[in-house]
Parts: sequence; C-alpha cells; structure tokens
Amino acid sequence: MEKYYTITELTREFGVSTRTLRFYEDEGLIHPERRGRTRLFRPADRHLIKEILRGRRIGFTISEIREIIQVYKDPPGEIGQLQMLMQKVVEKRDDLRQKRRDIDETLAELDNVEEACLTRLAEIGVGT
Amino acid sequence: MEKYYTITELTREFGVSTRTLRFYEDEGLIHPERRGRTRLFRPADRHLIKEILRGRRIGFTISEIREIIQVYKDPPGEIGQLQMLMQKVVEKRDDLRQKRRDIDETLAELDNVEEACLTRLAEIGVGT
DNA sequence: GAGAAAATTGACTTTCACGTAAAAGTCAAT
DNA sequence: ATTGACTTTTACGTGAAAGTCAATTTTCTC
Repeated sequence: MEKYYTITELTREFGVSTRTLRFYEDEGLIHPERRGRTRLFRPADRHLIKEILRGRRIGFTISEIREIIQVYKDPPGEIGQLQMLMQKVVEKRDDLRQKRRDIDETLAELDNVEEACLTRLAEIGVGT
Repeated sequence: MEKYYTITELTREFGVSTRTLRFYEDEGLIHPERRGRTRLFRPADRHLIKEILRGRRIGFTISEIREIIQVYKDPPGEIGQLQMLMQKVVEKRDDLRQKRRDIDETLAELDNVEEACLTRLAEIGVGT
C-alpha cells in the first residue's frame, strides 16, 4: 500500500522542472526508487524535496544541503568531524541571523518605497 | 573637506574584491567620482555599497538592486510604471516573509543538529 | 496492441556574479 | 631612480544551478 508520486506530480506541486529533480538525484540529494527506468517517489522523498527547496530559498548551496541531509542519515562517528560540523552549525546560524536582520531592514525599506509610490500616485491623481 | 575612500579601503571594510566594486559600477549601481582614471568613493557611495551588499545577502539579483536604487533616485512618473513597481513591492515582500519563515524553521533545525552532535559526543566520550 | 502521452538519458546552452591574467599607469617613500 | 603598493582597462574564464533540445524508451488509454 505504498503511495508513490510520479516525477511530474511533484514538479507540479513544487513548481520545479523534471530536470531539477533529476539534477538533485544526480547530486545525491534524493534517491527515488525505480521501476525499470522510471522514478518512483515516496512520501519521504517528497518531504525531502520540500526541505531541499526550503534550503534553496534561503541560499544554501547544493553541497551544503547535501551535508545537512547526510547528518540526518548517519551522523559522523568521529570526534573531529563532529566538532567540525558543530562549528559549521554555529557559522550557519550566525549567517541566518544576519540574514533575518537584513530581511527585516529590507521589509521596512519596502514599506517606504510603497509609501513613496502612493504619495506619488496621489500627486499625479490630484494633478489631472 | 570632502572625505574620499579609495577602492581598497572599501574592499577591506566590506570584504569584497576590487573586481566586485568595479563590477557594480559597470552595472550602474554606483557612480564613484574620478580623479584622472582613479575612482574616488564618497560617503554616499560607501553607504550605497552597504545597501547593495545587504541586498545581495538576502538574494536579490543585480537588476533587482538596481531597480530599487532607481526608485530612490527618481521614482517613476508614469502611473502604469508606479503600479507595476507597487506590485513588485508586494511580491518581494511576500517573498521576504516566506524567506523569514524558512530561516526560522532552519534555525530550529540547526538547533536539532547541534543537539544531536552533543548527544553523539557525549556517547563517544562515555564509551572511551 | 496501436498510438498518444509521459519519462528517460545525454549533450549542449544559459545566466549570474564575479575571478583572473595581462599590461600598464600613479604615487609616495626611500 | 627605484621599489612597492595600489589602480586602471580589456578580455576571457569559471562554478553553480539549472534550462533546452533531441533521440529514445515506457507507460497509460482506448
């Protein structure tokens, strides 16, 4: 009773191309099953794709995303690697916090732009 | 009593290359003055660079950044253009809000990764 | 089981945001 | 006068992340 998704179902759901999903497979981010040559995506794959796209939206590279996925699959067993990973986590977190500040500032600025537009529209509207 | 910055002063301050700043000039984002052929950056240019880099961090393309700068320089005078601009603002704002949600989710996930690392480290530490 | 629709692979192309190398010019200090 | 640090332009190169196209299968649908 396994539920499978076809590749186009998922491209439609997420607004990406088949090429993109195949690319992600080539890059080792997902591992859909096969029936013959055709890819069969299971709910777990679908969920993973969702996370990949989220990572993409905030600017993670493919290899960064791959790293994160790896951690879930099998966390490194060696102390040195664990420490390296943790340092990366700290860096990424700082990075994301900075990004959030950037976003907040930019949102405020967009509000200004909008207001300027409205003002300008009012001026023009009055003039005609 | 105009204060000028040289290109390398700014590259050092912002951690970008000279190529990057020249590229931004080529792309029409900044317009430093010249003494002979040499670029002279004023505080206003420096400020603009800061904003450009902020836009870059959150994933704006060069042309999106250029558009925003244009609005401050001279807001469009035509109604149609103003309306188009306002729609873009709305879209960008939705976009940024989504990004903020993505970031928050990812921050939470990074916390999980960190915790998993600590747990793993404790296990290894206990075992030795 | 025939034909349409969908999926596959592989190769080539594109876009963005710079990097890099070459070949000079500028300027202050020694 | 030379060194060394810095700057300039021009032009080709690069890596990431797909897009596009063509030539086959494969899979549905009737």
